[in-house]
Amino acid sequence: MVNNIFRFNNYFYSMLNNFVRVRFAPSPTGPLHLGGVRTALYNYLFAKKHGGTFILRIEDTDQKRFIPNSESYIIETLKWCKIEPDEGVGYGGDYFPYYQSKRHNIYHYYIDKLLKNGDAYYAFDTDSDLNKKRKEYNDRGLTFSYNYQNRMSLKNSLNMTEKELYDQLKHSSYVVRFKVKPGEKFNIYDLIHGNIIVNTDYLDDKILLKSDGIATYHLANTIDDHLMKITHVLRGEEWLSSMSFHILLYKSFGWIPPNFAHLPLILRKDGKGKISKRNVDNKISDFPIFPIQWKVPNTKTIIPGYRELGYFPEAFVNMLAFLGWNPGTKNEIFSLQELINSFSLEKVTKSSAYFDIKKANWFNKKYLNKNKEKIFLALLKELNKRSLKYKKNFIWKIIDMIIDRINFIHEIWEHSFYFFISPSYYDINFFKKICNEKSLLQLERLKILLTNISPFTYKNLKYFFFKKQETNKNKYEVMQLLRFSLVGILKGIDVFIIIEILGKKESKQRIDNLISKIKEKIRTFFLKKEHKNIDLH
RNA sequence: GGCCCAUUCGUCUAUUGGUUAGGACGUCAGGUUUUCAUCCUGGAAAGAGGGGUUCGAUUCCCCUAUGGGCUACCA
Repeated sequence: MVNNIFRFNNYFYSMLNNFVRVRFAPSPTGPLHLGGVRTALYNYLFAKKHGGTFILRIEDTDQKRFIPNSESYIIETLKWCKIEPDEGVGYGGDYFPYYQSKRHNIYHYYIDKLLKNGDAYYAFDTDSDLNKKRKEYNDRGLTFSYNYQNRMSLKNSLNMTEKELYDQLKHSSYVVRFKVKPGEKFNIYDLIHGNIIVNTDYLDDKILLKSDGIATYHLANTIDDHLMKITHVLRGEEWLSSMSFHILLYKSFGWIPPNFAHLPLILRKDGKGKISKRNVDNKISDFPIFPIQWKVPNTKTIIPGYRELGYFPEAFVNMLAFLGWNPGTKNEIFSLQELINSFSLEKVTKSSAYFDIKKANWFNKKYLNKNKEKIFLALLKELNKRSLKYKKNFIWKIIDMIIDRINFIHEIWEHSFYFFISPSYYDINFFKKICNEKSLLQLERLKILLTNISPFTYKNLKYFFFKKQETNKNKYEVMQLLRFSLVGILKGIDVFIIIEILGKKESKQRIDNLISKIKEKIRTFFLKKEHKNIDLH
C-alpha cells in the first residue's frame, strides 16, 4: 500500500494565507556558479510573486571544504543580479543565527530527541572499518550500504549493552545515524516532478551527526527549514534522491514537511555531467560559469565572470530565468518585475538543460538600448585615455549610429574609433592587394575629386561619386579604396557619412597616409628584390 | 552495479488525446546596405526505439535505449 499522506501538506494552506518563505542556502565552498545563481533567482521570483520572504542561509557544516570569501562572493552576486534577500546572512531577521555553524546546540537538542525515540543510534565504526567493508562488497560485485540489512553486524549502539555503550561513548569518537525502518512504501510529492514512490528498503542509515560533533547537511537543513518556517524548498535536482530521507526526518520529529520543488540541472556541453565550480579550473566548460569574477585563493588567478565579460545583470538574469522555465509567451525579453509577475513553478521544465552562450549574447544585445548611458561613459573613457575632446552631442550621434553593430559595451571603440582617430592599422590582406601603381593612381584621383566637391555634404558627395563619375567602371574598387583609407578595414557604416563627418581636410589626409604607406611598401619590396639579385651573383 | 529523475528541431522551449507540431537562438538563402553589421523576407531542421490503451497518441501505461543525479563522517 502506498501512503499518500505527504501529498497534501501545507502547500495550499501557505498559498491561501499568502505566507511564503523560501531560502537560498549555499555552502561557502567557493564561488557560486550559473546553476546556483539560477536556484537563487527562482527562489527570489517565487517569493516576490507571492509576496513572501527570501532568506539567505549559509550552510557551513563542512569545515574542511570552507573557502574564504565565498560568502562575500555570494552576497555580491545577488546584489549585482538585484535579487537581494529580505532576511538572513547580511540582512538580519528573527530566525537567527543564519549560519549553521552557529546552531550547534540546536542540532544537539534535536538529535537527542531522535536518539531517545529510537529513530537514531550511535555508531563507532572507523573509516578503515567501513572502507574494508566497502572493498569486501566491491570484490563480490556488490555495493556496501550501511542499512537495515547489516547494521546489526556493525559497531553501533543497536547491538550493545548499556554498559558497552557507556564505555564506548566515553573512550571513542562516534557518529549518530538515522535508523531507517525497512519495508515501508510511501509517496512523496514534488511540485515539479509530481509523485515519486519511495521504498525504504533502498535507503541507508545516513549520518546525522559527524564525529567532530557537527551536524550533516541533512540534519541541519531539515531542522533549520522547520525552525525558520520555510514553506517551499526550491533546490537543485541533485537533492531529489535525498528528499525521501528528509521527509522521513520530518516525520520522526513530528513536523509537517515543507513543499519541495527540485529544479532541473544545467549540464555541460560536452555531456559529462552537471556544471560545477571546478569546471573552470579544468577548462572543461566552453562557456563562463561564474556570475562575477572569482579570485582563486593563494594564487594570482582571477577568473572573470559574466559581469567582467560585459554582460548586463538584467540580461544575465533574463537569460538564466529562461533556462529551465518558460512563460509560454512569444516574447522572451522580460524585466525582473515581469519575471516576478509571470513566474510559476508549474512552468519550470523537468529536464536538464545545456547552456548556449550564443543565446546569452543575443539577450545582452537586446539590453544595449536600455544601457545607452553606460555606452556613452565607456566611449568617453576611451576618448579621455587618448586625451581627445568631443562635444556630448557628437558622441551621442556616433553611438546612435554604431549601437546596432555591437553586442557588448566594450566593443564600442573598435566600431567607432575611425570617427575620432586616423587608422593606425591596415587590414593586411587587403593592403597586400592594393600595393600597386594602379591603386596609387586611383587614390590620387580620389583626392582631387574630394578637393573639387563643394559643399562637402552627404548628398553632394553621393551625387559626385555616383552621377558624375558614372563613366568610371571601377566604382566598386574606388569605393573600397576610399573606405580602406578612412577606416583601415573594409567594415563600418556608410562611407559617405564617414567622409561628411570627418570633413574634407581629414579625409584627404587619411588618403595621403595610405598613399605613403603603399609607396613605402613598394620601395622596400624592390629593395629586397635587388638584394636577392645581388645574392644570386 | 543499485535506487531515482529525465527524453519535442544543433540549443532553449510551446503543446497537458485530434495542430500543416508553434516560437526564440543559431544556421542557410534572398532583399536592403555599392563594404561589413543591423534590419526585412524566406528555407532547412524535432516527438529516442518498440509494444500497448484509444476511433485517434508527442501527450496516458509498459519495456528497451540514451542522458543525468544519488550511492561520503561533501553540500
